[in-house]
Amino acid sequence: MTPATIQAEFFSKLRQPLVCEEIFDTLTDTVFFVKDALGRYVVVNQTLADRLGVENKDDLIGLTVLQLFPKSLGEGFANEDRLVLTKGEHITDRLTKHLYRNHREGWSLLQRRPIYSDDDKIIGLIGLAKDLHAPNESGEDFRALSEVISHVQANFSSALKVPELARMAGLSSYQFDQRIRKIFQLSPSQFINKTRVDHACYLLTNSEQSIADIASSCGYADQSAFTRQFRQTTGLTPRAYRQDHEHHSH
DNA sequence: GCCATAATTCAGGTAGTCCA
DNA sequence: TGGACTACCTGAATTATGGC
Repeated sequence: MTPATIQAEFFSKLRQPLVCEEIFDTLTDTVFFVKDALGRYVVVNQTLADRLGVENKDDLIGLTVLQLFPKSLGEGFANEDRLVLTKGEHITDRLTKHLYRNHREGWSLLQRRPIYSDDDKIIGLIGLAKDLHAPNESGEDFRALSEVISHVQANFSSALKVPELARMAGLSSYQFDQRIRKIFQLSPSQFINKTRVDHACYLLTNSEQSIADIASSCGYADQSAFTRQFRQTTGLTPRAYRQDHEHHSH
């Protein structure tokens, strides 16, 4: 029995569509949402309703971020939604301002993924935002860090030095290390590696590029360094990972 | 809590092997 | 023959520790 048939058998028994937001209602530090192709909420958890000062979460269904959030936040969220809905981009670990309780702004770690129909069209997106707690009241550390994290996520294909990133954030190496660990539970170099491996996984399953080409485009000096790192992180060599995902998708 | 420094661990590069 | 993988050496990054 393949994983696909196990899934198909399970879903065929459901009395109603699988609803995840109820379990996410219990996470008071995490906002969960599903949106349609126009960026309108179709599923939200109670945490998002609480943040927006809305008693019933169903009142959010059909609305967009531009209608619900202050302009300073809503426009940024709408731009990110567009990237996912029009280009199928994956947004991973984006450090960004979000709305906490009582309309207070705080920092969160955002994830977004496109949702596809049977005929491979993007019909919506699924996402969540997990609260972070600022090491100082003003959140200045996160503001500087968010720029450095964006820099890493945009430049992981080139050489990145941890001391240089710490300087960019205006922090000592020690402070930078502690902040990154607080957010990601990873060291700075582990975070850089995770960013690279995430992108490599995407290219292995969504492109025909050779292992060597993927190694190069993910910032590894050569294919051997990539293979070693990839195997250490995922437990599989790049080719085995690609073959494994080909089997599961067929 | 932060920094400096020494010890330790880890990652990258080179060179080589294996295999289709 | 070219792509994928591995062993080994070296330098970089991380961790531990002591002092402020």
